[in-house]
Amino acid sequence: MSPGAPAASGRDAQGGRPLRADARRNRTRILDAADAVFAVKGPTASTEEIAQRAEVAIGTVFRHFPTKEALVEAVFIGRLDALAGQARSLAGAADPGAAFFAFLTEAVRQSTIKHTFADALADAGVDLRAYEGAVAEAIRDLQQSIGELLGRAQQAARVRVDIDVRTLIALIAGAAHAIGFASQDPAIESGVLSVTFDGLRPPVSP
Amino acid sequence: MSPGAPAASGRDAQGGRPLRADARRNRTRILDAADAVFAVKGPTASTEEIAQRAEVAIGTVFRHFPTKEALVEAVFIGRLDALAGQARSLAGAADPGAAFFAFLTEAVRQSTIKHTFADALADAGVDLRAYEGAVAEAIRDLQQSIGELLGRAQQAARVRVDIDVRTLIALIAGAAHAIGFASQDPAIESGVLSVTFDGLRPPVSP
DNA sequence: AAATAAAGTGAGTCTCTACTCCGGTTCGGA
DNA sequence: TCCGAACCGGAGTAGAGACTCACTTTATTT
Repeated sequence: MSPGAPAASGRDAQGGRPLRADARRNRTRILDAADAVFAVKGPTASTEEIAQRAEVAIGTVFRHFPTKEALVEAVFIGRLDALAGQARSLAGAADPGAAFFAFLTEAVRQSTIKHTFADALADAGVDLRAYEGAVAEAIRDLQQSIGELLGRAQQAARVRVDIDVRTLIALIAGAAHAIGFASQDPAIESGVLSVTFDGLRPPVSP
Repeated sequence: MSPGAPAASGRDAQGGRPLRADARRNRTRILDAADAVFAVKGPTASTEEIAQRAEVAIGTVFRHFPTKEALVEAVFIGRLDALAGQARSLAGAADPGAAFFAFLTEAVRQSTIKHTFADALADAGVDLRAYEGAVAEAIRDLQQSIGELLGRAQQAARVRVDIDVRTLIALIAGAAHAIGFASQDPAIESGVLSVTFDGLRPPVSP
């Protein structure tokens, strides 16, 4: 299971009774398969392909996720959660500046590999009102955990103070997107990261 | 006709005899419609919708562009050309630094509105070998004209010297993409631009 | 082990969209 | 004005993908 893969909850979306063992297993397989396939082909990949990769019949996919949109959403939430977890694990680091830039590097690199995720991430920076329920909660959580990293780095004077979380998320998404197309070219990757990082540093006082 | 809209050539793709008057007119209408529709809905918008907007039957669309891909490509080239033209018109400016950043602002802003274009642009920064014929030529042309702007700004010590055209194009595409999602939020837009611009400036010598 | 409810299966339906085809229309030159 | 070539129209074809459902299989309970 890849690092960013979403975890199966063990209960269905309605929070009803516990799932049967085979159902829980299949739900995980589907989520993992979807995560992998979406990462490469984007959310337009067919449900059939995901079912095949999960070694499950297509009916099973639709039993767990009533629409394709629901499946995409579930994968989306899984990735947001994973990223928020990473941010949180760096929140207590001794050097706020280093923690901040380490997180950025990792976030961009992961989003680069997971093609779709850059788009998903970009959404997270924006209008929260467009979402509701679980997605909105995941976004709020991510914004909060990244906000903490950012705030600490700003207090330590390692990051300019005139940007907020949403701008930062937009920047991450943008850099990931830019690099995504340039895969196989480390020069472009390091160039984009370098420019973005330098732009985030506080201006040198005259 | 919007600024970035592709121009109709007046001749068909093969460069054969001149088109009949009605054919030339319809070709222009189709390209304009496609440009407008793709800008909003991306290249997955249906050919039918484009035909309707152009007030033309769908058969006419396929007479001019044998596949949908060919239509997308034509619009793509039109936008690359428009952008290259803008770069060229700024190439002789007195202040290379101002010209450079003015171009960036305009390029990002346009790509922001034209949703698809950010992706197209990103492609332009990358592997040229993936394209052939007219597209490759348009890409080369754009790289060349942007390269000139960049080179002059670097010589004037207004832009750091350790980035090349392809990295720059990736940055433009990334910024446009980031901002695209955050439309309606000028704070994010100016923040992203500010960070990117500052990151592009040469480091202050110690 | 039998009963029962839950889950899995996959062929089939429905919708959407790229693309075709040929009869009717329009253009432009003689 | 007249004719042939070029062009246009839009119903129709083919294929892909989301989603359904009647039936079979499996997990869990008693």
